[in-house]
Amino acid sequence: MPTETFYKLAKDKQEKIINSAKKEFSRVPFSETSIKNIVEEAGIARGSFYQYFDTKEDLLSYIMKEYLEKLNGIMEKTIEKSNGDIFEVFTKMYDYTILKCTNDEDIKFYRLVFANIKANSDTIVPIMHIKKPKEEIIDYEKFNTDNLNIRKKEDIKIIGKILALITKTSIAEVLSGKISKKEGKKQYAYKMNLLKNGMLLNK
Amino acid sequence: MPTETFYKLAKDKQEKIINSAKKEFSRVPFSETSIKNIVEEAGIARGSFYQYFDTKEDLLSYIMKEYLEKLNGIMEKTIEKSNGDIFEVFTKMYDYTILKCTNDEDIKFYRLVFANIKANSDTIVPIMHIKKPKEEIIDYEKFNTDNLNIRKKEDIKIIGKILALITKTSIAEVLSGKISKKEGKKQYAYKMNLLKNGMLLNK
DNA sequence: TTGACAAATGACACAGTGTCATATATAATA
DNA sequence: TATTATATATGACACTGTGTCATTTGTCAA
Repeated sequence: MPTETFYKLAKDKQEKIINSAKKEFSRVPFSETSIKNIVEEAGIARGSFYQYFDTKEDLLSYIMKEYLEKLNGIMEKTIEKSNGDIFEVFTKMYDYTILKCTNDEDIKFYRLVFANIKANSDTIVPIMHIKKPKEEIIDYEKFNTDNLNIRKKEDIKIIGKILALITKTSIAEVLSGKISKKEGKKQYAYKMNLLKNGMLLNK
Repeated sequence: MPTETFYKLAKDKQEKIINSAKKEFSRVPFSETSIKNIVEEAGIARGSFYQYFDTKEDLLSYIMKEYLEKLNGIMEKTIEKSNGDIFEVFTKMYDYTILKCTNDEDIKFYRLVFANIKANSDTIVPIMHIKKPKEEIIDYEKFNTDNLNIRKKEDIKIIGKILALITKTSIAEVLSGKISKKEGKKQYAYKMNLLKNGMLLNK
């Protein structure tokens, strides 16, 4: 997270930095981005950057904060409305993210963020580089397990991880431009059907 | 792939380089590894490296080649034996990889390779950084689709991608040491059951 | 033994990193 | 207002790493 100092900065200076960072993060995969480019674009001294953020990861997770909070809100609301239907929750997250990315800039940015997702990151959180102890963004207690094929309570986590994984990759497919939003939505619905009812026929 | 020159090298020199590379790739995530360390460890000049390999990715994929060919062989054999059962194929790949990693060195190496898997890489191939047009390692034509819940022929690819994803992450979980081999196998079997029969009860 | 080709080398010019002593604001105090 | 204290900004510095290329070294055939 940013330092005190960053928050005390004039709003337009903050924005300048954030916008330069977004531009850089939209350019190439995260590992190829550089702080050098960000500070040059923002017109601040190299030393200043380190006065505001510890690392590049720090900056990215600050930029992602709003989106993640939004996702969290959606999750809570959907759990309530759907009586804890885990499939509904992930579908809503999928829809929101795709809907959110309308303009080119958003698409470029989120495409690269999602492209970098590590397959084994636990949550829907698309910030995979962060090495800090990851806060479990998903509270599995809240899901309804009555009609789920689980052996023990813990199994809901396994189901959640699978859903998160499929949801993230499905989003990435659309943002990468490999398939259209429409086709993506169709495929995602089919995948959810597969997961709900199984890949095998005739039970 | 390596250059002609590399193949012409004396076997022990080749091995020296490969072993140094393995050591480096076992040390830290791929993005943090350096050619510098590899050449120093191998005792060759910096310039020589570039005479043998184009990039670090090149070197890694050369090292992975044998493993991938093995996987491919397993796939073909299992398709034949199981009459094209896609679940059998991935289960065998899972088993082989886990079994293969017995000594500490293998675990360290494959742990980091699998840790770097991008969630959206298509194949089981754990080399995700490679930007070359990826050869479809999996030939979906060969799977039996008779008893699968698919709408059209293309859907087998979707099923394959899901299975590949789950298999890769399951392997990564075990290699990372988060769970034991035994527990991992149990969870993997449960996941396959979920995928085959669905996450929902009472159909 | 010479010449021709292949292979090996490391210095070089770059690009990027994080730090730190110093300079410059800003605010607080007398 | 002048002075002091404190917070912020700066860029030079020492590093680490990259890929290239002119030059050197090795090998083998004529």
